[in-house]
Amino acid sequence: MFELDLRSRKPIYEQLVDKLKELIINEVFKPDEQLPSVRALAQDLTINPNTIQKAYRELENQGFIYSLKGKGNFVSQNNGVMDTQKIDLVLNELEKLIQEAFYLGVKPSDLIAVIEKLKAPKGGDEYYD
Amino acid sequence: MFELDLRSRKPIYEQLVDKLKELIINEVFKPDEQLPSVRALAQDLTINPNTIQKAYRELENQGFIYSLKGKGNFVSQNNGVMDTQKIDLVLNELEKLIQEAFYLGVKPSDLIAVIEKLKAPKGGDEYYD
DNA sequence: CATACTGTATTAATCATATTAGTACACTTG
DNA sequence: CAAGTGTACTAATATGATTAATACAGTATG
Repeated sequence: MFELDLRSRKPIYEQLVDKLKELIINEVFKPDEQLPSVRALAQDLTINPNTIQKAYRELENQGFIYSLKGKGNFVSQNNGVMDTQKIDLVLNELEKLIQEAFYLGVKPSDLIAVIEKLKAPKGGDEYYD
Repeated sequence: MFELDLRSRKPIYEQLVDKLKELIINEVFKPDEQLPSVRALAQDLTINPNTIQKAYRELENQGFIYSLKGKGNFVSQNNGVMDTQKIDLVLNELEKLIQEAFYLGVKPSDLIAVIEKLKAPKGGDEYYD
């Protein structure tokens, strides 16, 4: 399904959270789609089921998935409600990175180009190549 | 000088790296300015000198500071040379955050506004381009 | 109802890392 | 020389991540 860096200083469960979040945001996993079971994914990635569960729990806390006992873990609906608290956190991180980019010599127009490139993937499958 | 969250899951030395990097980028610490000595900062923050040194070494590896034995640690000149490898890393992180922002309902125009806001240097007597 | 899936919880052991503590050495400055 | 600086090293401790094993509860299906 994807790769993990077991040697990384970044904990496995955090890598899992990041990757799964990315897949959800990019709608590789669609709303209400079932994620791999804790045990199945653990076997697939050759890591402990507890580590998978820890990642799933974190994703649930962050609102990206919901879980039903006995059924499985599923991708949350993106309900359109603005979570201002979370937005503030993301914008704060964003500001730091933008400043660092400026420091490295990236120009504002370059960043705006990035934004344009990633703008709202509303339509169907959009993979240019 | 600044505050650390000793309870945070984020290591102290990483918090230090982030904060110092921020101060350097925003030119609170100017090029060739001397940073607090390892021992002085350790005493100031009530943490171990080794932890400070670890942060300083990391900042040196990232090119933000340079150190002279017996003299001290100093802010690097921003030499204007494009470190494309580092830029790619930052842009990659940036893309993830931008996508997450979109997912949370932030509009492209909002992000562009953030860029415009940060475009101007903090120092004061600088000029725009 | 039995079986086999699912999520969840708990405990313990192990491993890796961060942090502290103490000491030592080399260099610079006055 | 004395007092400041960075740097290196070892050891002990603390914290967190990961694994392991087990158990329990809910769901689906034949």
